[in-house]
Amino acid sequence: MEKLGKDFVERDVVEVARELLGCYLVRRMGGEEIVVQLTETEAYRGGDDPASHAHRGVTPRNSLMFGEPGRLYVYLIYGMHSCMNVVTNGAGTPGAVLLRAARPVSGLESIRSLRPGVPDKTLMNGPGKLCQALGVTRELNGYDLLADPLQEMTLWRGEPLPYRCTERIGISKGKDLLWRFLAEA
DNA sequence: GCGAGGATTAACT
DNA sequence: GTTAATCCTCGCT
Repeated sequence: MEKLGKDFVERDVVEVARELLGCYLVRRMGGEEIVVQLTETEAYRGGDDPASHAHRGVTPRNSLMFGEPGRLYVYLIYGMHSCMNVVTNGAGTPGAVLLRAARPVSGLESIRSLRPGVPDKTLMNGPGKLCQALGVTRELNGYDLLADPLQEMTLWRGEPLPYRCTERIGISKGKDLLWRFLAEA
Protein backbone atom coordinates (compact mmCIF):
# COMPACT_ATOMS: atom_id res chain seq x y z
CA MET A 1 0.00 0.00 0.00
CA GLU A 2 1.02 3.54 -0.73
CA LYS A 3 0.87 6.52 1.61
CA LEU A 4 -1.02 9.56 0.37
CA GLY A 5 1.25 12.51 -0.35
CA LYS A 6 1.01 16.21 -0.93
CA ASP A 7 0.10 15.74 -4.60
CA PHE A 8 -3.10 13.98 -3.49
CA VAL A 9 -4.42 16.67 -1.14
CA GLU A 10 -3.21 19.66 -3.13
CA ARG A 11 -5.97 19.25 -5.72
CA ASP A 12 -9.55 20.54 -5.70
CA VAL A 13 -11.48 19.52 -2.60
CA VAL A 14 -14.33 17.87 -4.52
CA GLU A 15 -11.92 15.60 -6.35
CA VAL A 16 -10.08 14.73 -3.14
CA ALA A 17 -13.34 13.94 -1.32
CA ARG A 18 -14.37 11.56 -4.11
CA GLU A 19 -11.04 9.75 -4.20
CA LEU A 20 -10.76 9.43 -0.44
CA LEU A 21 -13.56 6.85 -0.56
CA GLY A 22 -11.98 3.43 -0.13
CA CYS A 23 -8.78 4.89 1.29
CA TYR A 24 -7.44 3.65 4.60
CA LEU A 25 -6.93 5.70 7.72
CA VAL A 26 -4.43 4.37 10.25
CA ARG A 27 -4.65 5.66 13.82
CA ARG A 28 -1.99 4.85 16.40
CA MET A 29 -2.42 5.64 20.05
CA GLY A 30 -0.20 4.24 22.75
CA GLY A 31 0.77 1.01 21.02
CA GLU A 32 -2.75 0.29 19.75
CA GLU A 33 -3.33 0.45 16.03
CA ILE A 34 -6.71 1.05 14.42
CA VAL A 35 -7.27 0.76 10.64
CA VAL A 36 -10.50 1.86 8.97
CA GLN A 37 -11.67 2.27 5.36
CA LEU A 38 -13.46 5.52 4.52
CA THR A 39 -17.00 5.08 3.20
CA GLU A 40 -18.49 8.56 3.38
CA THR A 41 -17.05 12.06 2.82
CA GLU A 42 -18.24 15.59 2.10
CA ALA A 43 -16.49 18.49 0.37
CA TYR A 44 -16.49 22.04 1.75
CA ARG A 45 -14.83 24.74 -0.31
CA GLY A 46 -15.37 28.34 0.80
CA GLY A 47 -15.84 31.53 -1.10
CA ASP A 48 -18.38 30.10 -3.53
CA ASP A 49 -19.70 27.55 -0.98
CA PRO A 50 -22.24 29.14 1.41
CA ALA A 51 -22.26 26.11 3.72
CA SER A 52 -18.53 26.20 4.40
CA HIS A 53 -16.97 27.65 7.53
CA ALA A 54 -14.60 29.47 5.20
CA HIS A 55 -17.39 31.24 3.32
CA ARG A 56 -17.04 34.55 5.14
CA GLY A 57 -13.29 34.83 5.19
CA VAL A 58 -10.63 33.94 7.70
CA THR A 59 -11.59 33.61 11.38
CA PRO A 60 -9.69 32.07 14.30
CA ARG A 61 -11.62 28.81 14.00
CA ASN A 62 -11.39 28.24 10.26
CA SER A 63 -7.92 29.62 9.53
CA LEU A 64 -6.64 26.05 9.06
CA MET A 65 -8.82 25.69 5.95
CA PHE A 66 -6.82 28.47 4.33
CA GLY A 67 -3.49 26.95 5.25
CA GLU A 68 -1.33 23.97 4.33
CA PRO A 69 -3.12 21.04 2.67
CA GLY A 70 -2.82 17.66 4.39
CA ARG A 71 -3.57 19.01 7.84
CA LEU A 72 -6.32 17.91 10.17
CA TYR A 73 -9.13 20.37 10.97
CA VAL A 74 -11.08 19.27 14.05
CA TYR A 75 -13.87 21.37 15.54
CA LEU A 76 -16.68 21.04 18.03
CA ILE A 77 -20.28 21.07 16.77
CA TYR A 78 -23.54 21.34 18.70
CA GLY A 79 -21.63 21.62 21.93
CA MET A 80 -20.76 17.96 22.25
CA HIS A 81 -19.53 16.37 19.05
CA SER A 82 -16.24 16.59 17.19
CA CYS A 83 -15.93 16.54 13.41
CA MET A 84 -12.70 15.82 11.57
CA ASN A 85 -11.67 17.23 8.19
CA VAL A 86 -8.68 16.93 5.89
CA VAL A 87 -7.51 20.29 4.55
CA THR A 88 -7.10 20.36 0.76
CA ASN A 89 -6.31 22.78 -2.08
CA GLY A 90 -3.44 25.10 -1.25
CA ALA A 91 -2.02 28.58 -1.14
CA GLY A 92 -4.94 30.79 -0.25
CA THR A 93 -7.75 28.58 -1.61
CA PRO A 94 -9.75 27.24 1.34
CA GLY A 95 -11.06 23.69 1.26
CA ALA A 96 -11.59 20.69 3.53
CA VAL A 97 -13.05 17.19 3.30
CA LEU A 98 -15.35 16.19 6.16
CA LEU A 99 -14.87 12.52 7.05
CA ARG A 100 -18.36 11.26 7.86
CA ALA A 101 -18.17 7.48 8.14
CA ALA A 102 -15.84 4.49 7.81
CA ARG A 103 -15.70 0.72 8.10
CA PRO A 104 -13.40 -1.01 10.61
CA VAL A 105 -10.55 -3.05 9.10
CA SER A 106 -8.51 -3.92 12.17
CA GLY A 107 -8.16 -2.84 15.78
CA LEU A 108 -11.84 -3.47 16.37
CA GLU A 109 -11.26 -4.18 20.03
CA SER A 110 -9.67 -0.74 20.51
CA ILE A 111 -12.61 0.90 18.76
CA ARG A 112 -15.09 -0.90 20.96
CA SER A 113 -13.24 0.19 24.09
CA LEU A 114 -13.53 3.83 22.94
CA ARG A 115 -17.26 3.47 22.34
CA PRO A 116 -18.45 1.17 25.13
CA GLY A 117 -21.90 -0.36 24.82
CA VAL A 118 -22.32 0.63 21.18
CA PRO A 119 -23.42 -2.03 18.67
CA ASP A 120 -20.95 -2.60 15.80
CA LYS A 121 -23.41 -1.30 13.22
CA THR A 122 -23.37 2.23 14.63
CA LEU A 123 -19.71 2.39 15.67
CA MET A 124 -18.65 4.90 13.01
CA ASN A 125 -21.68 5.79 10.89
CA GLY A 126 -21.54 9.54 11.50
CA PRO A 127 -18.97 12.34 11.87
CA GLY A 128 -19.21 12.68 15.65
CA LYS A 129 -19.17 8.93 16.13
CA LEU A 130 -16.20 8.49 13.79
CA CYS A 131 -14.14 10.91 15.86
CA GLN A 132 -15.08 9.14 19.04
CA ALA A 133 -14.31 5.70 17.60
CA LEU A 134 -10.83 6.85 16.57
CA GLY A 135 -10.12 8.87 19.70
CA VAL A 136 -9.88 12.11 17.72
CA THR A 137 -10.35 15.30 19.74
CA ARG A 138 -9.50 18.96 19.25
CA GLU A 139 -6.02 18.15 20.56
CA LEU A 140 -5.31 16.87 17.05
CA ASN A 141 -6.51 20.09 15.41
CA GLY A 142 -3.82 21.24 12.98
CA TYR A 143 -2.01 17.91 13.01
CA ASP A 144 0.09 17.42 9.87
CA LEU A 145 -0.98 14.14 8.27
CA LEU A 146 1.76 14.26 5.64
CA ALA A 147 4.77 14.86 7.88
CA ASP A 148 3.13 12.82 10.62
CA PRO A 149 5.74 13.76 13.24
CA LEU A 150 4.19 11.68 16.02
CA GLN A 151 2.93 8.77 13.89
CA GLU A 152 -0.52 9.44 15.30
CA MET A 153 -2.47 9.23 12.09
CA THR A 154 -1.80 8.47 8.42
CA LEU A 155 -3.76 8.08 5.18
CA TRP A 156 -3.10 5.25 2.71
CA ARG A 157 -4.33 4.78 -0.82
CA GLY A 158 -7.05 2.13 -1.21
CA GLU A 159 -9.14 0.60 -3.93
CA PRO A 160 -11.67 2.92 -5.60
CA LEU A 161 -15.20 2.02 -4.46
CA PRO A 162 -18.47 2.42 -6.36
CA TYR A 163 -20.17 5.53 -4.98
CA ARG A 164 -23.00 7.96 -5.44
CA CYS A 165 -23.36 11.71 -4.86
CA THR A 166 -26.06 13.32 -2.74
CA GLU A 167 -26.82 16.56 -0.94
CA ARG A 168 -24.71 17.34 2.07
CA ILE A 169 -26.21 16.70 5.51
CA GLY A 170 -27.17 19.05 8.32
CA ILE A 171 -26.68 22.33 6.48
CA SER A 172 -29.17 25.06 5.58
CA LYS A 173 -27.42 26.65 2.61
CA GLY A 174 -25.70 25.28 -0.46
CA LYS A 175 -27.99 22.28 -0.77
CA ASP A 176 -27.90 22.40 -4.55
CA LEU A 177 -24.30 21.20 -4.54
CA LEU A 178 -24.00 17.40 -4.61
CA TRP A 179 -20.75 17.21 -2.68
CA ARG A 180 -21.47 14.26 -0.39
CA PHE A 181 -19.84 11.05 -1.54
CA LEU A 182 -21.22 7.77 -0.27
CA ALA A 183 -19.70 4.33 -0.94
CA GLU A 184 -22.18 1.63 -1.85
CA ALA A 185 -22.36 -1.30 0.58
C1' DG B 1 -39.92 1.35 13.57
C1' DC B 2 -40.69 6.11 13.59
C1' DG B 3 -40.27 11.23 14.53
C1' DA B 4 -39.66 14.98 17.67
C1' DG B 5 -36.80 17.33 20.92
C1' DG B 6 -32.97 18.26 23.95
C1' DA B 7 -28.00 18.49 25.10
C1' DT B 8 -24.11 21.98 25.48
C1' DT B 9 -19.86 24.69 23.64
C1' DA B 10 -17.66 28.15 20.73
C1' DA B 11 -17.66 31.47 17.44
C1' DC B 12 -19.80 35.03 15.04
C1' DT B 13 -23.44 39.18 14.52
C1' DG C 1 -28.20 36.37 21.59
C1' DT C 2 -28.22 33.03 18.00
C1' DT C 3 -26.71 29.43 15.32
C1' DA C 4 -24.20 25.36 14.11
C1' DA C 5 -20.88 20.27 8.71
C1' DT C 6 -24.77 16.05 15.30
C1' DC C 7 -26.31 12.23 18.18
C1' DC C 8 -29.06 10.01 21.64
C1' DT C 9 -33.25 9.29 24.22
C1' DC C 10 -37.87 9.01 24.78
C1' DG C 11 -42.66 8.52 23.57
C1' DC C 12 -45.92 6.82 20.43
C1' DT C 13 -47.47 3.49 16.83
